[in-house]
Formats: sequence, structure tokens, C-alpha cells
Amino acid sequence: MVTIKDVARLAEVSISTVSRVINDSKPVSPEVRKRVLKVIEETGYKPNDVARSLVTRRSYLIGVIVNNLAESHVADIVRGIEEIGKMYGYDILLCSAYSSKETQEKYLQLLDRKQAEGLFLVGYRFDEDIIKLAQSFNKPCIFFTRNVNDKMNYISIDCHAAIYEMTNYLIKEGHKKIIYASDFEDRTTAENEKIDGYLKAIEDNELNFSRIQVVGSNKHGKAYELGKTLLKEIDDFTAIVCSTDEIAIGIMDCFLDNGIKVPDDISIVGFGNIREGKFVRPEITTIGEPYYDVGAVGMRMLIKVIKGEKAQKGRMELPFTLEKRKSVKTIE
Amino acid sequence: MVTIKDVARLAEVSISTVSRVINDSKPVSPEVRKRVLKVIEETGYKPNDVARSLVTRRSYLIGVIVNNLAESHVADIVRGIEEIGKMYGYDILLCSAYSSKETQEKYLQLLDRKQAEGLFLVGYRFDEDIIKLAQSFNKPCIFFTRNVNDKMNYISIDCHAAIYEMTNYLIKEGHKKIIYASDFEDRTTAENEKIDGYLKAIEDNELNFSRIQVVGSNKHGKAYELGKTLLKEIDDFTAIVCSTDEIAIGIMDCFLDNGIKVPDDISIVGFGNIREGKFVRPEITTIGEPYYDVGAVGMRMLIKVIKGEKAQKGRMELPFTLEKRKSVKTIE
DNA sequence: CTGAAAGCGCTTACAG
DNA sequence: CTGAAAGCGCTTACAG
Repeated sequence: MVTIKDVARLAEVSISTVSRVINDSKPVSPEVRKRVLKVIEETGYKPNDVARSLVTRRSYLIGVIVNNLAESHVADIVRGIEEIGKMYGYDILLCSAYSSKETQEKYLQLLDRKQAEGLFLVGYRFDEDIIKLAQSFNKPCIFFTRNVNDKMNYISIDCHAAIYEMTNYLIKEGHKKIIYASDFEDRTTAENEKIDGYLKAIEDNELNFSRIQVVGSNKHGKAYELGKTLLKEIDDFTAIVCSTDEIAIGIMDCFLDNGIKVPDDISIVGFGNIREGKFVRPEITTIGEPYYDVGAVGMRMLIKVIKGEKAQKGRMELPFTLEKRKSVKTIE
Repeated sequence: MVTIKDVARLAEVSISTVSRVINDSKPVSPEVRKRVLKVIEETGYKPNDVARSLVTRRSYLIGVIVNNLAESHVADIVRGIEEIGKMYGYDILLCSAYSSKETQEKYLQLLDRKQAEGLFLVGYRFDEDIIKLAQSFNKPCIFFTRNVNDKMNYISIDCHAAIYEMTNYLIKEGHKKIIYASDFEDRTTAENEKIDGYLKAIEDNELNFSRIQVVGSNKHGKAYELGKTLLKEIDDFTAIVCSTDEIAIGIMDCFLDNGIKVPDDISIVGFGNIREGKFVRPEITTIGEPYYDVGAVGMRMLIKVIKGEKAQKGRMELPFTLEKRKSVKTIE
């Protein structure tokens, strides 16, 4: 490997001078610069970022911990993070923790040793301890998760407004008996907001029917099970607002398999705009979260904090969209 | 930040000794070890991996260049790479190049400066120059791409056998007029194998009908267009073998929108087993590539080479699967 | 078993 | 504008 020393020797200058021309950090006379550049060209010298990092105390590394990259929205967030990162010269160290608390902790420690300058955690839910540990490193961190508290910097959409708007939309389409299918018993902050949004819409429209059904998980299988239960009382309602697209698809699959047509018999809407929702037939109406932007905006904020510029603290809210597709029927 | 010096001072030993207990690299007397461990515990000292990396000349970093993480199979490969990497203490530096040659080159240079110990390139197609550049760094590299040559270490499935088997399957189901929809005009090694597999099956079964239709791209839109063309001669064939799932879905969507039922009127099969293929109705029959394993196996090989163990060179072949789903009709 | 010293490949005051 | 020197936080022969 050719080092700065070799270049200095060959160009007959000091290593200080070589460093100066590489980094353009101080004036160097044109002739000397040319000589150095020539040697660099000839030898194919490339600075060693590890050595540089040690002395400058800058790693330009951002640690990203995700729970599962297989989820399309997670991959989109990571794309956003990386894109903005690269724009500012930062690289991404990717860690997949698969929702294991121990693994998350292990990676947090790892990222600290690797001198990551910032942390970005992306997951459905993080344990309080993990959130605290992440914050304990005195590095900027950003969270994208469903359970939040006011001591963390996090990015989200207004879940309350989103479900409120969605429920209102169904009501405007003539629905009067709308069920809300909630994912967890163990409620997250976001889930509470969603439920409140649903109830608010019911209340504001003076409907006398409201019902919350707990799925108990975000899995397709669990939602399919719930679908079976709902089958028995299929005439009691006309629409289901689901807290996630996964649930919406699970219930819909169950209905379709049992001869209930969506949207003709029952309307179903989801939340999240996962990629699969567009491939499913009928395409499901859903709330779009701008995942790529979640990564991009979060990263921009992270970099701001790293640079010591003053940045917004706490919650950062991004706009959501109501994606009207084909799983809702208009009732006269 | 607390450094090894601080620990040494507080434990009243030399930094050599501290280093020895951290790394368990040389015997240290029990009392001294205990004293050092205590100080580490109290101060929360964590070794700086950057400094360590500089002196050991090991970064434990693998550079991964992908074209688009948004594609589900790419995310799966990355998951496999990371999983095995972490198992052996390696971290992943993720770079998304979006098929831009300049970006790929930029990242290759970046990864070299960052002292990445190995390279893993994942993309539909890489320019010859990029392949050569990657190999020029004298680091182990693995490719997962459709265009290959015998000088590279790459991982793939047997595309010829896969399409041969798929075409045979359709023939056994009674199909006699089968079209092959090819993605690119600019053919890759893999695409050539696929076409040969298709033709071989036709020949072996002594069918007198074969037809290759070029889509010209791997995009849904282009495939949809081809669907329109095929609509006009819909009675001339009974099945379509597509070189990718994306194409299969594009053609299928076009047919469905125009009243042609899949599989009742026309059978369609894809290749790749992308996640969307399972959500589409009907679910498409396809060739499954073990993407997670592609990453995992490739990474294991990469690490072997890094460790200087002798590893297989050239092509590494993984088994494919024929995923029989619901887009094929049996003809009596 | 332990420590002093050299060195990994850089950057950056400091002095000239 | 240029160079000698110190130092970033570690590991590792070397000597004892």
C-alpha cells in the first residue's frame, strides 16, 4: 500500500505538504502542488480514511439499526437515510436487529466503538432501555418508532389526524357502521393516537356505532383469524379501518377466501402504504407515510445536530397522504 | 472520552497491560486483570475501533454496493450478507448506486479509502469497467449480477436448467404453444441461458411452436405494453414464460384489465419469486432464487477468501425452486 | 507476567 | 509557502 510517506519521498517534499495538497487545507506553491499531484497520479495513492479518522476524530459514519430490512418501508427509509448521508459525505453502517433487545444493545455498543457520529433507529417498537442506552452515548440520535416519549428526537406523521381523516372519508362515502381493527394490545403512542382519531371522527359525525377489535399482532395470520371472527357478524358493519396495511390485507384475504367481496360487501382500509398494498386486488385504500422522506428528513436533522447547528428537538412531523384506491365502496 | 491511557493510569499499570486484558492476548496476573477490569467497569471505557483498525490493519468492514435496495430481493440479499457478516465480526457499509456507473465508481473508491476488506456487488448488470475496477483493488470481491465472465467470482442459480424445467412443467400441463418473453435486447449471460433453456425444452418435447418476444426492459410499463400487442393474437398461444416476475405481472395486469383471465384463458409464469408475486391475484408460478442465501453464501465465501482459506473460484451455484402457484392452468 | 518504546498513516499547530 | 515534530488511541515485538 502506498502511503503519504511514499508520496512525500517521491515528490521530495514533507508529508505536511502532501497532506496540504490532498486536503487543500493550506496554500501550496503551484510547482510543488503539481509535483505532488503527479506522484499521486502515478502511484495511485489514496488517503487512508482510518488514519485520517483517528486524528480528526471524525468517522463520518452513521449507525443505522433497523428491525427488519425485509419490510419495504424500512428499506425505503434506509434509502432516504443513505441518500442524504452520502450527499454530506456520511456513510451508513447497517445493523439488522430483528426486534431482539439483546441484539439491539449489542449493535449500539458496536456502533459506539466504531465511532459512529450519529444513530438512527428504525423499528416498530423499541424498549425503553434501548432508547435510554442509545441516548446515553452522547451522540445525536433519531428514532422512527411507534412508541415515543418526549425526551427523544423522533420523526412521525400525525397518526391522530390521519385516522380521523380516513374515518371521515368512509363516513362521507356513506358508511355508518365502521369497525377499527387495532394491532396491539400493548398499545404504542402511535396506536393510541390512531384510536383517538377513529373515535373522534365517530363522535364528530354523531354516529352511534363504534367498535374496536384487537388483533393482538401485526401479522397477516392473526389478522386472517380476526377475519374469521368477523365473518360471523358480517351484517353488523360495512367498513373496517385497520391500524396497518398488513392487517387490512390479512382480513381481506380471509374475506375473499370466504366469498365476501371487497369492496362490494365490505370496505377495508389500511395504514402505511406498504408496497404489497398496490399489488393486492383490490388495491387497498390507505394512509401514505412518506418513508423515503422519513429517512431523508431525519438524516438531514441528524447531520445538523452533528454539525452543531441548532435543530428542531423532539417530534418532527411529516405530512401524510390519503391514498384512495379500490377497497372502498360508496354507499348511497 | 476515556482512553486506554486513562484506564492504565487509574489501574496503575501500563497501557500494554490494559491492551492485554481487553484482548485477552497475553497472560495477565489475576489481581492485575481484576484491577483493570474494575477500572474499565467504573469508567465505562470502550476501545476505539478506529485506532485499533489503524494498527492491526483490519477494518472488519465489507463494502456492499447495490443498485436498488427498494427491490425486495436486493434487501433479502443484503440481509443475508449482513447476517453472516455479523456472525464473523464483519460490518456492512451500504452503498446504493441506482445503476449509475459514475456512482458505482465513486463508491468503489470510497470503499477502498475506508479500508473495506471485501466487496460485494449486487445488481442487475454491471459495466465491464466497473467489474474490472472492483477487481483492481486487490480485495476479495463477489458479484451477484446477470452479466458475468469467467474472471469474476459470482454467485447465481442455473438459469438454463430453471427455465428448462419451467417450460417442461408447462408442457406437462398440456401447453403446446408457449411464448417466451425476454427482458432485454442487450442480452446478459443469464438471459442467454434462459433463452437456451426455453428452446431446449421446446426441442426436447418436439413442439413445433416457439416464439421469443422482447420486452426491451424489466419495467412493469413495458411489459404492459407488450401485453397489449399480445392481446391481438391471443388465440395463437396458451402460455407465456417470462424472464422476470416484473414482466409476468405487467403482462398479467394488462390481460386482466382487458378481460383476459389468468390462468383460465392464458397461463403466465415468472422468474425470481419477488415478494409482490405472492400478493398479486392469481399468485404467480415462478422460479425461486434463494436470495437470502445468495447473500449468506456469498458472504461466507468472501470471508473465507479474506481469511486466506482456499475458497471456490468463479461461479458458485445455488439451487432454485419451482414455485407452483395459481397462474397456470392444466389443459386436457 | 509487565513495561517502555516504536509505529500504524494521517493532521495540525508551531516555527521559520 | 514549507518542514519537523507532536499526537490521535491503539497493538505488539522486545527486553526484562
